[in-house]
Amino acid sequence: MSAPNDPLSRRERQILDILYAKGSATAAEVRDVMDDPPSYSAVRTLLRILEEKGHATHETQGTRYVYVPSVPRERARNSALTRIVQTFFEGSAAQAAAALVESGSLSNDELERLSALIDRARKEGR
Amino acid sequence: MSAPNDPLSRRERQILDILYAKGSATAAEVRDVMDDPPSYSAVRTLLRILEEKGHATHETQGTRYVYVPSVPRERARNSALTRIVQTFFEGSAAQAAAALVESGSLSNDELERLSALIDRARKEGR
DNA sequence: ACAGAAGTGCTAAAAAATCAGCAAGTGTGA
DNA sequence: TCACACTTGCTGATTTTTTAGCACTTCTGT
Repeated sequence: MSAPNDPLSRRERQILDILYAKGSATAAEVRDVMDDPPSYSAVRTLLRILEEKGHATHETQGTRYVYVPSVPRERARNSALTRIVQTFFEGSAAQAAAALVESGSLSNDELERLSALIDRARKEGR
Repeated sequence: MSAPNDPLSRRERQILDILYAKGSATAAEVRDVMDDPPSYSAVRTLLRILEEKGHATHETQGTRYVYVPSVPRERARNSALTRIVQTFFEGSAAQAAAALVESGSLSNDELERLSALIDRARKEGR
């Protein structure tokens, strides 16, 4: 029932990521999304392990288990970002943001909104 | 000698990340940075495996091996970002950038520069 | 009520990852 | 030259991960 940063195995991470991406899912749903899925049993086992380790919980919905990450999305997301910033951007969040902007995948609309956000941040950070 | 997105084991990933963070390193250097390091031998073995799998190369410097990631930093960085964007930001790079900006870790200077970058992107993306 | 579809719990075997140790080579300073 | 420090090559054992299968329960529709 601990929680956070114990190292996950390959499959564990893969499945937990799917859980985060979908918000919540049953074993079958998780399996459907996997690239090279193992048996249904295997997926269930992994989910159970994730639960034991405190990374997920299940709510029962009728008879089936719907799994959901137990660490709030935002927190998980932030630590994922932090990790990337550390390993690839020398600890500079600014560089990371720049890379995203320069990826060219932002629409003009999004760029505009981001700009506004920055202005606000500048005022606050004064 | 393949290369990219085969799944890495826990240790493999940890070590490769260190390699990316430091740019290049010997086995001993890698080990020094590890939180809960295994034996020197173990680290060397992992580095050798990473090399077999095509994720790293070594240059010999005198008698010692200096390991360096074989996939260019920028490419690795981008796919890492893509992954995060997919799993935590519903595929929206804009949201990810926003999260970084709102993390509050950017200096005013950096915010300003980022803003300029956005302006440029907006013009190009016309 | 019954058959079948779909779910879970549990377990053990197979595969992969992880680790440590020893032999041997090479440079370095006394 | 010799001993020492530091390296790599290699190999086998241990531990963890990963997987599948079987037995049992629960729901569903006929």
